[in-house]
Amino acid sequence: MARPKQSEQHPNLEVAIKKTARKQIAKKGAAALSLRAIARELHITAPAIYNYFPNRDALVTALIVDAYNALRDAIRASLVVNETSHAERILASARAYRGWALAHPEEYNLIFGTPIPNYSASAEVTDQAAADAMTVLIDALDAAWRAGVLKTEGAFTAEPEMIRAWVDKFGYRGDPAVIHFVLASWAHIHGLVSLELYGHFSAVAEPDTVDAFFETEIRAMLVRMGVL
Amino acid sequence: MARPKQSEQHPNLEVAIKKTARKQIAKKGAAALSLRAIARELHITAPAIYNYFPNRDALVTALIVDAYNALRDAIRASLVVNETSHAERILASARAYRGWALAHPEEYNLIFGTPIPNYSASAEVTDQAAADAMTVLIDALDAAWRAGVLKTEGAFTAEPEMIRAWVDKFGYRGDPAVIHFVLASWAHIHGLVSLELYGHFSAVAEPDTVDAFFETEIRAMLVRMGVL
DNA sequence: TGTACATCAGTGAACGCGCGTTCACTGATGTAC
DNA sequence: TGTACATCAGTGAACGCGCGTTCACTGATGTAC
Repeated sequence: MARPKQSEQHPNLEVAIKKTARKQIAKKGAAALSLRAIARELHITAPAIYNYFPNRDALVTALIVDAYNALRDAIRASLVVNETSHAERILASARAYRGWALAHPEEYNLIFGTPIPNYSASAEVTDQAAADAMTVLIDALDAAWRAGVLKTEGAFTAEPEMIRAWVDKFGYRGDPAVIHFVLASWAHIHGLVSLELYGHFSAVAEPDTVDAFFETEIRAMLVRMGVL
Repeated sequence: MARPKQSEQHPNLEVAIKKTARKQIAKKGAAALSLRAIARELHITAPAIYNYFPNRDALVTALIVDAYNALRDAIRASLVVNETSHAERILASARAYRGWALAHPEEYNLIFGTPIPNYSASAEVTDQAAADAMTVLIDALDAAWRAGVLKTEGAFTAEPEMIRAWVDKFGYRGDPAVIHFVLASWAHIHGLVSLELYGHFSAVAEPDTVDAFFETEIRAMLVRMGVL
C-alpha cells in the first residue's frame, strides 16, 4: 500500500515516537517499552522507527536525556521566577523537583528508577545530561553561600572522600560543604519524592496530604543549612 | 523420562525457586523475571513451578513479602545487639537498613523500585509485611522518645494530615512528632540508599567512599531530632 | 511549464526467539493390608 | 515381609502471543534540466 504523506500524519515522527514511548512507559513501566507497541499506536509499522533510532536502546537513551533536561529546565525556571530571597529560591527549586516528578512519573522513573532490563545506557551522553541538571542545584546553593546566608561550619567533622570527588568533578571552587549540602538535600528530596511516587506514604491512599509533610521537610533542610 | 527423586536435586523446591528468582532478578532486574528461566537454571521444567505457585504474580508477591521480612529482621537484629544508647541504637538501625539494601539490591528493588510491569500486587499481604517492617522503626524512635532523649517540640508548625493518618494506622499513642521523625528519617535514608544503589552518587565510580557521607547524614538526622 | 530522475521515509513479509500457561501423562514414593 | 494401590510432584508437548530486527520493496516528494 502507498506510504501516507509524511506530514499528514506526524509532522515530526521522531518527536511523536518519543512522545508515544513516554505515554506507554507511564502506563506499563519502562521495562515494558516496545517498539512494536509504539508503532501500533502511531499507525505505522515497527521498522519505520529504525529511520529515527538505530535500535531500542538508542530510543531509551534519548528518553533519558530528554528527562534529565526537562527536570533541569523545570528547576531552572523555578529559580528564575523566585528572586525574593535565597531561602525562597531554594524552597522553590525543591518544590519544582517534586512537582516535575509527580507530573512526569514515567520520566522520573527513567532517570532514578530501577535500571531497565536488557538496556545498557550509553553512559557518556546520559552522564552529561545528569551533570547539567546537577549544576543547576549547585548554582542555587552556591549563590546562597556567596551571599553569606548558608552556614557551612560544622557540616561534617571530616570531609567525606565522596564530597571531594564531586568537588573535583564539577571544578567547584567554593566551600566543599556546599557540595555536601547539595547532595544531602538531593538525597532527602529524592527519598521523599520516590516514596511518595511509589505509594509508600499513602497510609490511607490520600495522596494530597503529602504536600504539608514535604513542606515541613524542606524547611527543616534549610534550617539545617542555616538558611532558615 | 523418569522424574528424578525429589530430595536428590532440591530438598525444598519452593525455596530453591525463590532463591533462583532472586538470583535472576539481581542479574537482569525484576521486570525480566521469567518462570522458564528459573526452571532452566534449576534443571526442571517450567510447569513444575505451578506446583508451588499458582502463577508468576504469586511468586513475585512471595518474593516481596520475603524481602520486607528480611529487611525487618535485619533492622531488628541491629537494634537488639546495640543497647549502649538510644543514639547508637538508631544509628545502628540506619546502618542496618543501608547494609541490607546494599547486600540485597534486588530485594530492595522489589520493595522500593519501579513497579514491575504486568504485575499487580495483592496489596493485603504486602501491606501487612510493610507495616511490620515499619513497626520496628517506630518502636526504636518511640523508645528514645519515652526515654526523653528525642526532642519533638518544633518538629512541625502545623501537624500534616499525613502524619495523623499514619498515627491512626498504627494506633500510635505517643507524640505524633515521633511518627513524623520516623517518616522523615526513612525518607532521608531511603533517598541516600537508593541514589547510592543506582550509582547516582559515584562521581568517580568508587562506591566505598559513600560510607563516610552516609555516616555524616544519619548523624545530622539525629542532631535534628535532638538525640545527638 | 513539463519531464526524467534520485532520494528516502515508509511498507509488509519474514526470521528466530522466549514467554506464561494448559493438559494429559508417568512413575517413584509411602501406606494399608 | 510382600503386594496392591492412591498420591502427587514432575514431564513434555502444545497453545497463542509479542518481541526486536532484517530485508527487498515502493511510491510520493522535490530537484535539475
